[in-house]
Amino acid sequence: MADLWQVTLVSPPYHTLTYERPPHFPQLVPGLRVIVPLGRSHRMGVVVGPADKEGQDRPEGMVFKAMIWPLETSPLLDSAYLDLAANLATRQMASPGRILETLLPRGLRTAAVTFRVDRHVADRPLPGSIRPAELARLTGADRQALMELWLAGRMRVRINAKREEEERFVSLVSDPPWAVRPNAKRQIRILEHLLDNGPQSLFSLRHALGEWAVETAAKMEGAGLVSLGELTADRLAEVDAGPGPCVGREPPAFVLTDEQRTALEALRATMDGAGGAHLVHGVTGSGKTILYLELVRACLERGRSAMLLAPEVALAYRVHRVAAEHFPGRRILFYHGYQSPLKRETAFVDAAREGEPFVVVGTRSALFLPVSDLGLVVLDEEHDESFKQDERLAYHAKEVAWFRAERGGGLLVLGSATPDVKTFHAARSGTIAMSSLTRRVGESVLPGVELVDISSLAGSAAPFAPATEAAIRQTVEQGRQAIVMLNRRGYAPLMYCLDCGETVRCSECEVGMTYHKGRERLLCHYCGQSRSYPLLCARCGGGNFVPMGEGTERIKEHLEELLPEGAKVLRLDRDATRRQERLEDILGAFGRGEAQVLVGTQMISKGHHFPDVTLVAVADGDLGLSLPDYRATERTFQLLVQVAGRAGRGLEPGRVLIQTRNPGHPIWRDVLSADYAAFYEREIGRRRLFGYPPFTRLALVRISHPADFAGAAALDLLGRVLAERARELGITALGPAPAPLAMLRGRRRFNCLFKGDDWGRIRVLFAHLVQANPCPTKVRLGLDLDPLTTL
DNA sequence: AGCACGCCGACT
DNA sequence: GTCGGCGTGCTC
Repeated sequence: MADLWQVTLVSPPYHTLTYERPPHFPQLVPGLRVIVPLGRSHRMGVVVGPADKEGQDRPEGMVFKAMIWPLETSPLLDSAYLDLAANLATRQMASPGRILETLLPRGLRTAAVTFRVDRHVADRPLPGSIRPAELARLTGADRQALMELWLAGRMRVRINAKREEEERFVSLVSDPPWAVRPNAKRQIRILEHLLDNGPQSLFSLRHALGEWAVETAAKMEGAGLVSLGELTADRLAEVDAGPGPCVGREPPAFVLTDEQRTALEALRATMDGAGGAHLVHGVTGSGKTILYLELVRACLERGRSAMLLAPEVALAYRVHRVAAEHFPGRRILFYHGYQSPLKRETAFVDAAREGEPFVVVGTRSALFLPVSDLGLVVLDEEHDESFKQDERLAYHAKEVAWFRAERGGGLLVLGSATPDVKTFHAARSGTIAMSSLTRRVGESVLPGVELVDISSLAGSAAPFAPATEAAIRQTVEQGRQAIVMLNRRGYAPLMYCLDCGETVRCSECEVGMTYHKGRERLLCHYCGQSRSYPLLCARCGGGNFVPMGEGTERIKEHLEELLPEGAKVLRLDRDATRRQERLEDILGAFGRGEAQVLVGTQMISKGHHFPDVTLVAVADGDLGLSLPDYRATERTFQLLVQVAGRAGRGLEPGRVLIQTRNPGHPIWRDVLSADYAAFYEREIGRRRLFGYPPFTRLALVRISHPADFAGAAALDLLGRVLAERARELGITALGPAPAPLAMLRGRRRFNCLFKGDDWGRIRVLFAHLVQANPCPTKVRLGLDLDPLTTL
């Protein structure tokens, strides 16, 4: 009787297919990765379970192919992990294979491997390295002997040389301008691509730019333009190898405040009970980190692993440092999505193979590490939008963390000074527990916040009111530091032609292009397209452009003129931190007092601790308030309270100035008093009134087609199908209507908004739309559940 | 993802 | 007449 198993293919066609376990194979367990034949080639697949012999809708007498070889001696993934993948697959309406493909690091999902046999043991005439095709041909005693070597750990898996070469990580060596000949088109394309998309593997570079990229990148390494990551000489995917230790020093002494102790008791109680979610609402500087760490300690003492997640790499990095000090000698795994494939692979395997309870510190992608017994997940700054991933696999870290914690009876801690309104509503209505930290630790107090009316500034070139300028100058003269936030990068958001009044627009998106002075380019902030500057006006051919409006680059320039001789200004935004190590450099330099003022976008609002900062100035407090989005007020409130929290964290009290053209707006009362509860009451009332989350489930369907495609008929049809099906399903559906950003990357865009009671019906409605699409090659449909923005 | 089939343009 | 371009289709 054939022993049949279901195997999920982790590359196209992603199907879950039935294969036979050949007699020489070891016993199978779900989660084991195996090589299987498919057509005339081979695939990596994950064994998901035995195929039940009856119930198969297969033609009578169907013959199943046999598996070729296992890729590990004990499974890398456990059944809980397969459940997680299955759950994500249902939510995404995708196959589990496709989900697993995005969760596994590249080296762990390829069938292009070579098996290396330990020759010292192989007394039979076996070759030293064997490819899957040769394994498939082996029979009888040879096959049996080889399987014994495999099971004894005398046969290793190695990724094929060509693939391995492409795993090397390419990163920029220096900021622009670069020393290349202007007509070295390919080199410039690689440099620009790395600048826009960050360090990446040669593999990704080849995919994005073409076959030539590998060769050119290698040449550029020789010229010192890029660096290629280390490639271990004999890099075996030693899937069964154990991890190395991470040793810290003596833990620092600390004393918990009464509030912290009370919160810790409550959290420990949840941990000892059935688990569940718990909101920690603590004002900025109230010592949430130490609370998390003590909670991690409690979790480890109970013999389970813990995860600490921050919204971005720089914050996770800081948490990692503090955690390493707190737990000397304890294994702490640091993980984020911007690591090289090799590092990700190693971390993934380490997490699966770790025997002791351990700690993971990282960003949202760390949630997909195969940690087997997860007792605690902490999402710090839980309101942060970075916890939602929109590209590739769309998910919200909060939902995934909740799924993992719930399945394993673990504790999910959501921490923030300005919680997501939905989270706070859940806490208020008793769905989840809540602890509050209302006071800062130590001597520091919350800063005083003031508004500065700049409505009279309209039309003038000055970005600051006299009061703001004076405050910044005074702070610097007193030897203190100031932070200036403007949530707009670049030099100026518009370039205006003095001769004809035209502004430079992106050809693909029909929006204004932002001038970046340092790069001598105009960039489209929506599609990333760039043009070199100076240029000639497309309409009149003139070359007299004047920059309109401010970005961080221009604010920095302005401040350098304003401040006394010798004062230094640093800039922190996505442009200044394109090269990975730059972010830490800038934060470090400012922390050491090497500059007096730090100018930046919202990046500077996130959790950084600078004791000498006594002034925070917000150049444009209104920015973001007018976005066409039900969360605009919430986002603005959170951002302003968070950035205000950067002031006065040392002994000196802090002061916060917010410039606004609209001092009468109701949001200011709550921001000035940093009164989250008051803000929440107003906001939740508004959402109840207009039927927004958390009182309804909101989804956005994005429809787009190429600008040169006549899509009116298709949209009309989709609109009719939508109206009809929505009525049947009890969903309120609006649209399709032109999106606020009506054109992006050369595509016309339309939005439909769904409001319903459960996600299931919303997915069904979307499925109907997809089915009704009359031209799937031209008209694209995308579903965004609980969208962050409707642009 | 691979690998084959199939149908058009430029070569020994 | 064949070689080879890559569009399309299938894989237990």
